[in-house]
Amino acid sequence: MSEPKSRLFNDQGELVIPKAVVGRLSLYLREVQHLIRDGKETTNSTELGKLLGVTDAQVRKDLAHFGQFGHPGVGYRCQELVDAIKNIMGTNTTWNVALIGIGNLGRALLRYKGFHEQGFQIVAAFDVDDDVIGFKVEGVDVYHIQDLAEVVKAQSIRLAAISVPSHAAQAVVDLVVEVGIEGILNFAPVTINVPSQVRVIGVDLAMELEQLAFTVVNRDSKS
Amino acid sequence: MSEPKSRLFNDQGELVIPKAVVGRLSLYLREVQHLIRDGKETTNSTELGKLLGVTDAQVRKDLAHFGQFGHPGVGYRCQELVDAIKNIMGTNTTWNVALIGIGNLGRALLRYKGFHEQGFQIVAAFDVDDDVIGFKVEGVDVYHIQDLAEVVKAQSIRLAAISVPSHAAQAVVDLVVEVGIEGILNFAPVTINVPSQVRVIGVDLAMELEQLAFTVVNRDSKS
DNA sequence: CATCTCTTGTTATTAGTTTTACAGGGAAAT
DNA sequence: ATTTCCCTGTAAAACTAATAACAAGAGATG
Repeated sequence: MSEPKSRLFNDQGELVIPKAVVGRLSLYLREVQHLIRDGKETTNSTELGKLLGVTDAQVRKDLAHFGQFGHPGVGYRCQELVDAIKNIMGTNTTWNVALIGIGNLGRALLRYKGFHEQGFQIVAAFDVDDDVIGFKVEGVDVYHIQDLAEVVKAQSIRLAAISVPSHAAQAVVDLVVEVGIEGILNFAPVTINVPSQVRVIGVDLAMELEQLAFTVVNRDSKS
Repeated sequence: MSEPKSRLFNDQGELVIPKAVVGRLSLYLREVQHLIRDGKETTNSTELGKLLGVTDAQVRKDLAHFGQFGHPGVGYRCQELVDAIKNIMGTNTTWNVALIGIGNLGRALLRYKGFHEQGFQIVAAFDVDDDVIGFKVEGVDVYHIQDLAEVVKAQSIRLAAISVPSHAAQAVVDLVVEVGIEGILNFAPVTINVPSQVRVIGVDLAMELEQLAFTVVNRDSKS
């Protein structure tokens, strides 16, 4: 009388999807959405593999982690795949996002249309500069950061993107954590400290260029 | 009469630094630079480990990949470490970078000061919009993209950051490759195709948010 | 100078990831 | 209905990375 076997949960009821797979999930989603836009109804592991630059076996193994919806002899139905991945990623429903820091990058993020298409909506922006507070930027209200708690609650905001100067980052993060934000996308090029229940992803643009420089300098390396 | 053993090169004379290590190298660099700014002269694997969120053993193993400059009983001298990492990364000298696409994000990138501090300088910008061509944005000349070859050559540009709309990305990439650019930082949320000798790093901001959403939704997962 | 403490570099072990190989399900064709 | 072909899911093998454990180097201390 054992439980039905699941690829998704282990004995402790914890979701078990390898880190490496999660990183590729978004990539699969993006490519399959493009395929749909191009009018394709089904795809297969070989095609997806070529698009992502991984082997076909890798694709099958990755996708098998969250159920069996491949169709032998046919492949994967694109829409089915998109729905499944969105479910796993949690983007089958829209996330409200707060943006903190209306500098160059902050403004660019507000104007960026790509977020909405993937299920994210910047619903409020925050700063400490009186020149922007009270105005709308790209249709989004800009509040003083002291109003964060109130707005976050009223709008059910769970994620925050932080684009403030490095020296202000940790203080802002502390505030953001205090008001109950669950995930932070940090654009400041510093490591920030958060309690363990809060998730952080850092995007450091200079670091990306550095990685690029490395791969160029060591072009024929095995790394 | 065998060659002296090297941690850097294998039998074929290829540089062997594991992918995973390269990804952390930039992180080490960033943290050690912060330590120097805070007036510290030496650090050690335990301290670095805490700053990066990895074990001390991991730090030692990573750094050991590119020589032996740790000092037993003392640790690592910060400046020595920074110089060594910059050498490996290729950022001991400044890289000239071209920016293609002067939209929201492009402008934000032009204004971003962090690149220069890490050894990157955007020396020329390109677009197809007559409203910006011929002007300077943030002190950087904006050229028509048809002048790319000429400017790239004149300014010894080896890297390009691409912040054009998705639908234009591949065409721009083809052009950029044709004029001999060696590395591309792609901000368009599409996979681009390049010949094998050209290196690409993609930055997809919606995808980063997606990854964040996943970690929030599956907060207590093992992945 | 011997000893103690700190901290590295490295080896051995364990864990995680990718690749390879193939059995079998399902559609299409004859 | 049988055969053929395609394509998945998965087990096993190969590879890569992370962790743990420790011998030995270097400064500090008495």
